[in-house]
Amino acid sequence: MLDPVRPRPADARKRKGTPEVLRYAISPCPLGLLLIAASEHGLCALLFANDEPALLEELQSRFPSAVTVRDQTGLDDWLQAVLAQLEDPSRSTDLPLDLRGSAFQQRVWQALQAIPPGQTMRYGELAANLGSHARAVARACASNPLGLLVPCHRVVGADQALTGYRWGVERKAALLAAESRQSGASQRS
DNA sequence: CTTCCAGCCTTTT
DNA sequence: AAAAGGCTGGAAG
Repeated sequence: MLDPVRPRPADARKRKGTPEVLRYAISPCPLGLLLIAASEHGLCALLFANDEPALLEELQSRFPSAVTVRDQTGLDDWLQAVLAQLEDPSRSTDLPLDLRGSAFQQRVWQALQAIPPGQTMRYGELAANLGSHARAVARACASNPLGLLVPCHRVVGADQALTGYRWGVERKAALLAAESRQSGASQRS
């Protein structure tokens, strides 16, 4: 590829000195388009969207001061792993994650990862476990950069209604449907 | 059923 | 420092 002349951001005034480079890859998936992004430490984003521009926009807005570089081949292994998990939720992916956020957010995200596939938990329940409030948990879920791997889609409203999802309630429903089908439990009410 | 508000965390001005 | 807002929840109108 042409090496794009990457103009030094004039606003490099934040001389924290570490203009971080994020590599990303994009692939179609049953839910539309999927993007994963990785830092040196591991996977730091997994987003859904319908268009590439939308994906990139969200990535950029989540990591405003990061330089994003497409690396389709370098991330192919991880990408395949994620896609495999999408098709078969029982297949747990053990990719290195690079989760950034406040202490509270990390606690919420870890709690989310403890929810087994096909099972749901209420915001209130989760909040009680963390000694916090439902609204705060919802806020943390909303800012979760790693869809699927941090299963914020397994959190539902008090009456188990799919109240909301950053990437669309449709996708939330689809993910849950796939998982419950997988668990073979024909859930009849 | 619709509206309102409380309580908690982040982000932005 | 202050205010607004978010994937809520529960009480009130």
